[in-house]
Amino acid sequence: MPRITKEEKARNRQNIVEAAGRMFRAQGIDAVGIADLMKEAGLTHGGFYNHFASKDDLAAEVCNASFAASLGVLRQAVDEGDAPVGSPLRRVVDDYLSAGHRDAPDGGCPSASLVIDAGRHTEEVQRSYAAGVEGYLAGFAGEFAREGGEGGGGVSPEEARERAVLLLSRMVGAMVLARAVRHVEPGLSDEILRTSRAHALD
Amino acid sequence: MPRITKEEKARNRQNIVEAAGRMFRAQGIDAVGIADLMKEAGLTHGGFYNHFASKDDLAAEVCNASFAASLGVLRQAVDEGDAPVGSPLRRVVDDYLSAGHRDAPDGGCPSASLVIDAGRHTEEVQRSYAAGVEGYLAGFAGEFAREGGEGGGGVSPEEARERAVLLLSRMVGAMVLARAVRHVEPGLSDEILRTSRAHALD
DNA sequence: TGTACATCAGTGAACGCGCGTTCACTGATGTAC
DNA sequence: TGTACATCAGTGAACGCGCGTTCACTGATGTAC
Repeated sequence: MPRITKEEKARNRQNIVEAAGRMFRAQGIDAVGIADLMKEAGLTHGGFYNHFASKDDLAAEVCNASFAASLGVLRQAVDEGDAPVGSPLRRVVDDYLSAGHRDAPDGGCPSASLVIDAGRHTEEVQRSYAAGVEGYLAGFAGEFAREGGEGGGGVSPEEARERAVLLLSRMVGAMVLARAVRHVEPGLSDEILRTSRAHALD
Repeated sequence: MPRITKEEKARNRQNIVEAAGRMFRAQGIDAVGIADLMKEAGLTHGGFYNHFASKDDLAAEVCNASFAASLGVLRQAVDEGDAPVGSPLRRVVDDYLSAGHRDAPDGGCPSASLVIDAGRHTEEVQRSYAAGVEGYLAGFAGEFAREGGEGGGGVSPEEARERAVLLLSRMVGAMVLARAVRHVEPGLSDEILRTSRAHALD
């Protein structure tokens, strides 16, 4: 059958990145084999190295792509003008700290699902992860600067940045803990999400 | 040379658990091989199964032991009467969110270092992890009930529990994020710790 | 536009490696008398 | 207390397996003329 079209190659490459994005977030980078991931992308494992220099190379790209996609979702939540109640940040928090997000890490925030994996891989992966975190922080800070804290009304750039850092680390902490205890203590898991949802923006 | 004294066997077993405790927290459970860990304990790999049924069996025990040790350190920080400034919880937060704790995960809080690993292993490991988390929460809640929030003065059990949940998830989130970006963005890593230290008890 | 050939993406077998786990063996300890 | 034997913790080779990576091969695509 091969060789195939340039466009088809590009599509295959994107399929690999997307499959890996879902699988890495759900199961962790190390738990997913090249063969698994190529199969999920509809290919056989041998062709992997026509697209990527190594698994870590893919991991770095997946990290970028996942953050980009996730930031897109976030911006969409912020801009959702049709939800009449609550500020944009309120909506982001409620989405983020929902049972749905907890139970579907494969499409969720890479800050939370890759937070441990990143540090245990190549510097390239770590840089990719850190850039994603900065992207999140910038997004949050911008929103704080616009809408301010609980009360409303804008806030200085320094305070906006500070609040962004707090918000991200609170949401990430609550999410990873909620996921860790989910199967054995669902009540505790829900409690963590509920309590953090109520106080993430304090 | 073998066979060996009962006491020596017990000591060997404890050495394995302690070595694994350090290595699992520093590198992750999957990154540490049985051979590595037995070597660190001063033994050869073959004897492992005289002590544990499987690696996951050890992981569950390590989880328990690490939490117990870590809770001991925490209680000590709480009871440290000779530090004149700051409430006990203040001291716990400052210790927890320090650069030292970030840079030495091997002796640190398992809530943070094993938070992702736990969910990816046996139910036994997860139960062990969740029990540790409950232990932390009970410790924090007790302290909140005694000393209250920022202002001082006790607080209802419900509110104490709520504050405990927030405190733990905030500290865990800040710590895992600070560790993830540490090597590539040390400034961001410090910022996360500093900011969270200042507002963990809000 | 048509032809001839080089390119190269996908395939699936194979490689080397390290892992968790098992095993036969050793010899000092524990125990029964 | 002393002796004879069973036990069993530690050793290191070995097993089976799955992993990341490499490779020879195929044949349709891309390209040079």
